[in-house]
Amino acid sequence: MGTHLPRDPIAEARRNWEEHGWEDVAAPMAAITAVMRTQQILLARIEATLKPFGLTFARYELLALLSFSRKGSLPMKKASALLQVHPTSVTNAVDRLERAGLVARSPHPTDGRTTLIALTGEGRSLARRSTAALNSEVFSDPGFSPGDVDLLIRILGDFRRNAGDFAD
Amino acid sequence: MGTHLPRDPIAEARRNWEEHGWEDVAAPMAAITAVMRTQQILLARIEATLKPFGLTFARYELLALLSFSRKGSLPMKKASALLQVHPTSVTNAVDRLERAGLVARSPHPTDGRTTLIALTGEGRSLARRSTAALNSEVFSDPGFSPGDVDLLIRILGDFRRNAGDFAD
DNA sequence: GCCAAACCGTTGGATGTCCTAGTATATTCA
DNA sequence: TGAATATACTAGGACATCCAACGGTTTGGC
Repeated sequence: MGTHLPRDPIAEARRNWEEHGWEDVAAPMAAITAVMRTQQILLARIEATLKPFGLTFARYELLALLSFSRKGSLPMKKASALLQVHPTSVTNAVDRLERAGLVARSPHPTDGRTTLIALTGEGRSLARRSTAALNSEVFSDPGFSPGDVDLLIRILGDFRRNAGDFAD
Repeated sequence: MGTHLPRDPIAEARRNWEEHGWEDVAAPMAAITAVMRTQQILLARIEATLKPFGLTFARYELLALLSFSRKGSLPMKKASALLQVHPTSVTNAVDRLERAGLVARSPHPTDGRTTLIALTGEGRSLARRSTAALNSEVFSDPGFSPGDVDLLIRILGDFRRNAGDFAD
């Protein structure tokens, strides 16, 4: 898949849009398509780094979230909200992490509907080691200049707030 | 899933990183996570717009690519390279599009290994209508200011070039 | 107090992505 | 020319996401 192209396919798409009389939306189309492609590249790097640990990004995110939680455990629903994924995706991730002995489910003490998930000792250890790997192999050299990192955080933060992700 | 949070979960993650002594990679981590989440939001909008046409984004991209090709047909391999996805993903998309009568496969006239894909009349019509829908429902109001759109194109373009997507 | 409505997590199904391996065809080079 | 290598597509499997629907629990209004 590591196909190098002579020219930027997104710039080509933008030209196509302009030639068809859609100049007014050509630039946003290009920006949105670029976000898609960038996500794909970053995800591939992250997954490659996590592979030796037997983790995927989805599972790593859950592990990391749990490792930062005060009480050491979270309701499924809370994890779903914080990770911004569908509840069934959390069920799926927890199933696999539990089978691997990295997290454990337990009933909520007062609410019979709720299931709590908590890290096991092994899960906490793996969270620490895989985070160290991501820090040194991906985040330390993200492919954006420091100035661009700040711009991205600002631009995408505005976008997410506007999309209703959070209030602030 | 449309859960609104009181605070920005990515900003929280950044704080967690900083508290754990990873200040040097906290900002890039936040930027990369923001790209992930932004892609997720944009993809959801696009899929919602395409749903009435019976299309997914993956299939739409292939339809659009074919509609802009000079000869009206492309080898599978070429489509895979231009869309930057794995060849098996193209096979998957073509299978479904072909079953829906939107594209047709044909053997390459001189290279027996190659399969060409071309739009049917119905496929061309659907490409036109679904593009119009995306233009008016998504790209016309992308959630980025015009200035930010230009910044994104520049920043992500640099990133993709650096990642080896294209030469230029 | 009780029943309807809301809520939580899970199951099953559809779709997409990637990887590995297999088959068929082209190309290269000794 | 014939064998080794490279290329193109496809089949099968693992994993992720979402949606729709179901069963159990809690809550709220009468």
